[in-house]
Amino acid sequence: MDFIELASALERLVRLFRQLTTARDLSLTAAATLATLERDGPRRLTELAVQEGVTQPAMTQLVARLHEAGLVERAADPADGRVVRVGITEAGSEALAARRASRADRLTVLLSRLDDEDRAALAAAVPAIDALTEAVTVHRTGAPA
Amino acid sequence: MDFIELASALERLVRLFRQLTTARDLSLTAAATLATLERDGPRRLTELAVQEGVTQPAMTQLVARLHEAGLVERAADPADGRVVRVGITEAGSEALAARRASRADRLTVLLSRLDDEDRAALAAAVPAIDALTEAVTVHRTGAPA
DNA sequence: TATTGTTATACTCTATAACTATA
DNA sequence: TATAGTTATAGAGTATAACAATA
Repeated sequence: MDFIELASALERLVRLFRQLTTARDLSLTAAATLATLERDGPRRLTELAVQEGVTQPAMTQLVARLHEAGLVERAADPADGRVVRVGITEAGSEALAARRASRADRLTVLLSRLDDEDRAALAAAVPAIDALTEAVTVHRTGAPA
Repeated sequence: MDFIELASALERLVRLFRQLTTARDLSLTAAATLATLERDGPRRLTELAVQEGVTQPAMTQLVARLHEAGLVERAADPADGRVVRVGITEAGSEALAARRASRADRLTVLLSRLDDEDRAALAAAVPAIDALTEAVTVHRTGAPA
């Protein structure tokens, strides 16, 4: 397989996707963090930083912004006074759902310009993309997501 | 097709790809701009801004940074004194090649963790990804890239 | 007047380093 | 001492608004 070809194709895809983002959207990391919290439940701040691949100060600040916006809640850990446990709120789940729907809409517009064969090829690649991103998460965190 | 599934798979891919980027790397827009200049030859600053989907001031500043780094050259247009024509330099092409190779390397490591079926599915999706990004570019610029 | 590009300014997101609080 | 998290500070990259130069 020509990895340079695949790498540039993926890179173009990433740029396209990034341009789907509008100014009011949640940032990529913000959305990914909310998605993690929704899928896996409350997590410590440090765990989130590792999971999302940002530094601890960056996660502190992201969580502060999300908290300010009412999308997450922060709770003390009764067993360890240093620990902050972060959980998604109802409003956070709603924001995530709205973002997903809106991005799916925009993606639908793009996909409508493709022929059936191309659409089928993209759909067929979804499990592989999942496996790829899963492989990285496992590698980084040392445990399945 | 389930567009929300595809949209989230692409979103995870975007985050994965962003994390492939190291601090010294060219930014995504910088790399895309250099790739455009290499593929299509010198272009006006405004054309580049439209092509890459950023504002004109953002492109002015990006080109300034790239120029500072010796990766592009700026030339006046003899026919129109307002116009700046931007071209890639030898050093720019080399930087682009190095980045491609390094990202392909990192991608190769990730792909090595997948099974043959997943790798084949990704390879099969490359033409569809090309078509998708092409469709967007054509739509935005009003002409084939 | 319209177009091309720049400058001024501000905001988001990120990083590293220094710090506080708890274990 | 080590760990969890915060605060301080700086830099990249983006946007909008106001501007200068040329057509």
